[in-house]
Amino acid sequence: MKNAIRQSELFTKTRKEIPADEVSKNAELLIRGGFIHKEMAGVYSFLPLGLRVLKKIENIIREEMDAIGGTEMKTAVLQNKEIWEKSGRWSDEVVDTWFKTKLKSGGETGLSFTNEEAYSNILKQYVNSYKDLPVYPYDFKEIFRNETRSKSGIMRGREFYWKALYSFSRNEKEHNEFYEKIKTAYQNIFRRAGIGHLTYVTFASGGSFSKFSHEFQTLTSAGEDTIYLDENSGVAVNKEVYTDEVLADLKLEKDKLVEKRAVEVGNIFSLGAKFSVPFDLKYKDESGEEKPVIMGSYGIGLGRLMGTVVETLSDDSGIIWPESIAPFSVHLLSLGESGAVAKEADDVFKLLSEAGMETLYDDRPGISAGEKFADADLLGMPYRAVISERSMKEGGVELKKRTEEKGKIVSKEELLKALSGKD
RNA sequence: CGGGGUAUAGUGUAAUGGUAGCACGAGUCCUUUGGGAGGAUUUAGUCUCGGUUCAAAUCCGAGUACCCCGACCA
Repeated sequence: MKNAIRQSELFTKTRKEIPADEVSKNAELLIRGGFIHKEMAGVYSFLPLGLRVLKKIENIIREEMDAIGGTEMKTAVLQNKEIWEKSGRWSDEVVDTWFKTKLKSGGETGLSFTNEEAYSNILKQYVNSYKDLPVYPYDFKEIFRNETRSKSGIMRGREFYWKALYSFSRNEKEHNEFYEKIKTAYQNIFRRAGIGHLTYVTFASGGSFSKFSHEFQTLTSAGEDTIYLDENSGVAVNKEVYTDEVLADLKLEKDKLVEKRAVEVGNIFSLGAKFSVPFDLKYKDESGEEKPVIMGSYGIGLGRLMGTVVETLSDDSGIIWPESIAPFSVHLLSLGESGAVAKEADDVFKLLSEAGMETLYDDRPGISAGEKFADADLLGMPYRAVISERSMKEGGVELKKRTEEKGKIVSKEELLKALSGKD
């Protein structure tokens, strides 16, 4: 991606009006800012600004997955019916969110709604011995679910972009060690994305192979889930497993828990041998004995994470992107029609882009100061740098954080230093 | 999948069954330039199909889309 662009090159525009068919704050602000475009209910295109955010989030997740031994790959979107019949999940009776279609040859195919089958089938080809394990493949991928009710803007769609990692371990002990590692990695991800302080590891239903799964729940009124949070320990329990037995198990006291709305930004699951058995995914251990591979699945919806950041970190004027995932670090505004200002702003833009600063440059002529300020607030870059007759008279550039009321005048050198010294 | 609601210009909104209007946007011109400026002028619309009626954006039916509540959510 280009690190610096002129706003006049950007085809998207901001809007003052809220789309009538969007109620959620995330969709409202993201559409008004020109980050996303709604195609239909639960389906959004990512415009240049929105894509930059998504890529930033993707990179953070990639770094954290790679750091714990993840290996990135890409599974196909079109899925093979026979493979899904092995796990019993091809049938519409079992899974009602499939998007399926006919092949010209007469067969059927479906669009991925999850990846367990694909990974189990692929790994079957390569895993034979204890020497081949453990492995942690993952991918970023478009996922399709024929939801009967999409809602909440980009928080719950029919098509969405996720990261899914699958762990293939030799035994429970090895699995559990990795499970703890990924739990930490997930906390790193949400912290780096700016919502760590609002995100809690939450005990949730574990399905058939373990007592619990763990969800990463971010507190927001826009959330679909209800959790019970112990604010002292930071431990939370999803309403779906909120029973006296579970509370006793987790040593939580009912009267110390607070009920909160939250959105599930990540979920990690122990799968045991649920998929290795139907896919005959096993290995020979040191003594030549065959054993099933122990699996786990670990997902994060990137669009949902982006939507959650908007929901939790915006104010009345617009979005407040954390520096780590902002489309650009700094929004440079040129105010007024003076040729000297325009030239100075061009120089500063050149300076910033050559220094590698991610810069969005509002060089649009004939746009009033008020409108440029309003746009800068809505788009939410962490820093705003203003060049105007006033700033030049006062000796340079007015630099302001998105979160600050007032800026301060700095020289070009100080500007560069302030921006590169950030983080 | 159950329930409720909505559908008018690119966007947001008006219009007792009787001339579809306003604002924003976009185009042209003039003025303006530190918190979504002003004037002039132009542009563009009743979701689809059927019905009732002299006459339908408006009433009726069907379809479709979208929104909300609930269910569902590996």
